Amino acid sequence: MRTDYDNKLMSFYKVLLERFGPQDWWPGDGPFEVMVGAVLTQNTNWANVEKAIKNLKDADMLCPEKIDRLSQQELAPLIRPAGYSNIKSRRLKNLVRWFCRDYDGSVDELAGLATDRLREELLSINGVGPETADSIILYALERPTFVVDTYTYRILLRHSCIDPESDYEQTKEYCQMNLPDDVVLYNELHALIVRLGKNYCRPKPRCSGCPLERFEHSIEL
DNA sequence: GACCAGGCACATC
DNA sequence: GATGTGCATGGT
Repeated sequence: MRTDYDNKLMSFYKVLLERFGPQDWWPGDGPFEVMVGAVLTQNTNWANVEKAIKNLKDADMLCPEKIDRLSQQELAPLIRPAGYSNIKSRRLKNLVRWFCRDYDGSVDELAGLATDRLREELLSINGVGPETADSIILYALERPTFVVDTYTYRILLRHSCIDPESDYEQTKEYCQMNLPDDVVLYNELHALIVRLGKNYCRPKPRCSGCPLERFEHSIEL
């Protein structure tokens, strides 16, 4: 069992934790809400997702069986603030259908599944890609799988940790190779990266004051 | 008004 | 297989 993780990614983690403190993710309440949020936040600001989740709660619809019974046409207006409501209502229903039909809408029923198998099943659902699947596995089911998002990719690229042609799986592999296999660490680091990204890692970088500035080298921003 | 957000599937070449 | 495009609301 390795314990000697002393590398750039661990340094990032320490610096970010020092700067921003624990992020206490996932924001929200319970595994099913995490699953819903994971779909709704696709390419979408979290503040908008919260509005959509509030709509679901106010309508007393935030449970697997109820969403499974709603038509896509009924679900779409409830999640409208999160954007792409026609697409996301379909995606959310696909995920919930799988969860209800195959696992009785119960997180406990997923416990017997090996993580690799679980990930395969999630990825087989139309509308669930690698980031959504990994978010569900890490934040809803609390299993150690690293979540790569746009910010992670940008940050690792700008710090020369990965190649520009690295895809999702390769980037994830880089992270997992350089970190201990630890749910709490994966949880916190991904959340910290998002926290950093929101302020300092836009497509057109405005990096002044970035806590990772001193690690910059070799890539022109 | 332009830019951006915690992606993904699908069409087209 | 890689590249481009549609999907949509709301904040800065």
